[in-house]
Amino acid sequence: MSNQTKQSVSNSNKKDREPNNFSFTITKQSTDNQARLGIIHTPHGDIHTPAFIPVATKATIKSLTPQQINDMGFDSILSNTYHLYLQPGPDIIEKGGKIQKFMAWHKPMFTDSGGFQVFSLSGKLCTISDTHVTFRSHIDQSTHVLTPEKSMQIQRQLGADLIFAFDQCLDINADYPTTQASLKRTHNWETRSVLEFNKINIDNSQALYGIVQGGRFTELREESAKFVTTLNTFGIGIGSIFGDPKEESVKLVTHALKHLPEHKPKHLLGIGSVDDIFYYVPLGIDTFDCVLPTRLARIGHIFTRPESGGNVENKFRIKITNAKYKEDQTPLDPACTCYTCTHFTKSYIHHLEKSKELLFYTLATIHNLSFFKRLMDEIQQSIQNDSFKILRQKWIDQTEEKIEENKEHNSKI
RNA sequence: GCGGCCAUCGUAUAAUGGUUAGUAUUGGGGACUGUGGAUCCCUAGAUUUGGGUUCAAUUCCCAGUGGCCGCC
Repeated sequence: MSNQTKQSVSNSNKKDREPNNFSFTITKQSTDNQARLGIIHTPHGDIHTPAFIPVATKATIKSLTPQQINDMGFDSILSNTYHLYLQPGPDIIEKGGKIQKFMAWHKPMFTDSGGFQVFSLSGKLCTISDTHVTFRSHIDQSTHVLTPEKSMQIQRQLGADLIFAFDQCLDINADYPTTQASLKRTHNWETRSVLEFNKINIDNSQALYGIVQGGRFTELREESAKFVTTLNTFGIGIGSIFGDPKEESVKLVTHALKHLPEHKPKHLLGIGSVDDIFYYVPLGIDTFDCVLPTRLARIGHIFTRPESGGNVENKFRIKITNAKYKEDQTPLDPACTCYTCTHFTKSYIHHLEKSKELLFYTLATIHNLSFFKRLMDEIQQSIQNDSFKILRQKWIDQTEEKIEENKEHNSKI
């Protein structure tokens, strides 16, 4: 496959209907695993992969300005169809010049289709049929109907560059019959998504990702991967993967990727943690979106690098609210070069959190996102230098060995 | 000075002549993966002091101390 580098999607299959405005170039393919460097070209600029895509659910990275996100070096962010549909409504955003102009973020953007929110609301505010989803707004209890066509139309109005087909996210623990039925429905929804998308994307201003589902069953993941491939979407997402159990999740993603075309950009929805990224990049995942760094920042979880004590066991993070940091005069992470770490102490940020000062959310979010950006930069660098295994060793394997050593040590005591 | 009312975890409040004094918040920890500044879990923490009645008092009685209100 390494001889297929530099190949772009638009040249790979004449039947593909991807807009000319979009292409994916693989600039470097690792030889000892499936990790690759790539560039997703969009009308709003390029996304260098593997990339972490911060989540801006309601057209904002909570507590940050777009300028701050840009300064950290992020190429792209992801917003959400369901939330923006309910508030402020797609008409408002369309009239505001579409989402990038509306929120003053002028680089590439993704929008999620709303499928995950259906999953989140399932059973409470939402009922699912084969043709549509009926749900009640969590904001004002008003009733709404969402269909694949509607999701495409809303995402069209929002105007993000890269959009997702409408799918059904499923509990990873669902049994086989449930998963099979859900998968059939998702595939139907995705077919309808593609038909509608091709109809309304007349100016090729957007590109579509299909989504592989299939729950925890490898044969269904395979079936889904093969089906989604036939949809000829620009990119492909893998959904309903959760952080744990890790081994099973990795197995499912591996299995899905095995049956997907290598030259398309692959997005792993909703993942991940630090170790997740080290698991999935070498399998060939190009982009990740995850709320962890931003959400955890707001409740005081601060990511820390290996040289500052971060490891698999402590999930690469400290909790700044812990009393032991009350008078700690050192930065959140001494090895970090972000704005927060070069200007403030743990003691100060501990104080900001305890007193619920707004600046706390900003500083913690800047640090956590900077942490993930630098992590992805180092991963890209390592792929370029054929040193990914060494980097992974530093972050993951080494600490796993240390955990084993500690276990042995403790058992001897 | 006189009279009345009050006193329970750090704070705000329940309850009771009897076995483990409840709740909220705060404190100390933990969880969070297509968002959740939310929420959830664990944990710590109190009957103002001295007498009396009683088998048994945080509860009833008396006094002290402290607080609030009213009157002079």
